[in-house]
Amino acid sequence: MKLSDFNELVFQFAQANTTEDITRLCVTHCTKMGFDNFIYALRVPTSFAEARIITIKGYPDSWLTHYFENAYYLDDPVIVHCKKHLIPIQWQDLGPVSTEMGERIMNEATEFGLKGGISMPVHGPTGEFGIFSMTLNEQKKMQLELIQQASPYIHLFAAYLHETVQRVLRLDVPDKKLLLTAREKECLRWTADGKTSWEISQLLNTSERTINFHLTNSMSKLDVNNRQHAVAKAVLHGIINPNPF
Amino acid sequence: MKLSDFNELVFQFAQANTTEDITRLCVTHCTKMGFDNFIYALRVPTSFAEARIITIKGYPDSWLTHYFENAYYLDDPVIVHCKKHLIPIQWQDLGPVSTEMGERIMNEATEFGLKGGISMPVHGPTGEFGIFSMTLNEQKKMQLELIQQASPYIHLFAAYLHETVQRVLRLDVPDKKLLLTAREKECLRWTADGKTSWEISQLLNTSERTINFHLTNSMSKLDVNNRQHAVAKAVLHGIINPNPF
DNA sequence: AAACCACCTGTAAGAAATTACAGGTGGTTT
DNA sequence: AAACCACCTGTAATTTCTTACAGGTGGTTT
Repeated sequence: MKLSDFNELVFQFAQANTTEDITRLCVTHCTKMGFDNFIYALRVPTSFAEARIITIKGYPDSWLTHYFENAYYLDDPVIVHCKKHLIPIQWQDLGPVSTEMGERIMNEATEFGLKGGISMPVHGPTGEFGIFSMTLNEQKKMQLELIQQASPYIHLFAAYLHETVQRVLRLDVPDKKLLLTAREKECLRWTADGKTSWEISQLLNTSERTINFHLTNSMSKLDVNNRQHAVAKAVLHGIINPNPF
Repeated sequence: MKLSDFNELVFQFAQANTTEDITRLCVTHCTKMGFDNFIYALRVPTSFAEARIITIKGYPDSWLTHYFENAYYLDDPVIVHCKKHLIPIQWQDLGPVSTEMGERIMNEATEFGLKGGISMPVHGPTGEFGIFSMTLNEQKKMQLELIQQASPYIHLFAAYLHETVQRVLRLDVPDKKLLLTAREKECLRWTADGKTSWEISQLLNTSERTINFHLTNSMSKLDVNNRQHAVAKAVLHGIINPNPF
């Protein structure tokens, strides 16, 4: 990839202001790279019980329907890889898939016209998890070379795609209701480390009552009923981070 | 960057088996790109009170000492950017830095011989957070072009660097003591969502006693004393994820 | 057959968290 | 001067969690 192509890519994403703009960019670039279909699926956690799923797609609907109806995402070997890594996986490199179900999923994908592809994981700062995949709908000569070539490219493409999705859907705008004071965050951090109110009071040189006061206020601002939920929500929203930075 | 260069990069990182190997690779590639110094700082959270900091560096010790002694990481505008984004920041683009302290840090960096640079954030699946920076120790002609050229490259370099650090330091090997049963994880996930034992018992169609049993076992396996800590530790270790995948 | 494991259940005492009452200080903004 | 905010403190009733006691079932591995 030439520097001018990269600059062009960055520029094009910077211009996009709607999901339609983004989809159009994906189609163009996928086609240019020689791929037939693509999908970007992004999981934005809102709580531990559920997450918002956002998709940008140019993908066979028949396969997607089949995929979600059968909850294939639970065993998909591509997802297994993406959950653990930062680098793309070429489908042919999945090798002997460890689980029976995983094997079946990849075989069925082939039947639905996905004859090969490459998938790139995207991990955001506060638990956002995305996968960008580009696929081929028939066996081609030079298929492996084509996928190989896409490998460095998909790194860059997925990063700017993700940033653009964040911006366009305003996922990066922090909720004003979630503004905690320094003391409240401090108490929450120690709570997340298993400290009791009394223990935190000793650490912060104040009374147990005051710690309960700050934690009660935190729970009220976070709109939760107990400390477990407060800790989980604060982590998901990036309100508390592991020290030191 | 040519495809052959990319393949060479991947190959070289695949060969690295020690931190010395990794450092050597960084030196080589930085020099080739025209930069004078580099540093990779990785935060691996072990709890919310503290994290393990791993560095791979070819950087002025005088600046690092000064930096950490004054806890500059708390206000560093580069860190502020990297905490929120997936794409690199060219130091000259930091623009009018919002805080007085941030301004001061960047000015002092210049005095210590860091006259420009580019930094790439790395976000791992379970809260690992790294920054890879390459810097110049004097004003050069063509400096901006040099940094521009590094932009696509540093994306790829940082990803493979991070994967290699994970492998070499065995950060990717899950702790055997942290293997929870399906039921234990299910209870933990609902706990993280603020449900009480009684509420979870209704959701899972079992007795409150059983929920307490599973949560007690979870806490014992995670080596923690209460539910807040269990939730936080499970999240940091990727033991529980937001549904659906 | 024995050992093991995931899963399940009950009772009870004590510790911690939750909610509600009521109140005060020092600093900044309007 | 008044309003506001972050921070702080006390008492008390109620709920929830934590720990400890003791026990049973069904399926898989050794």
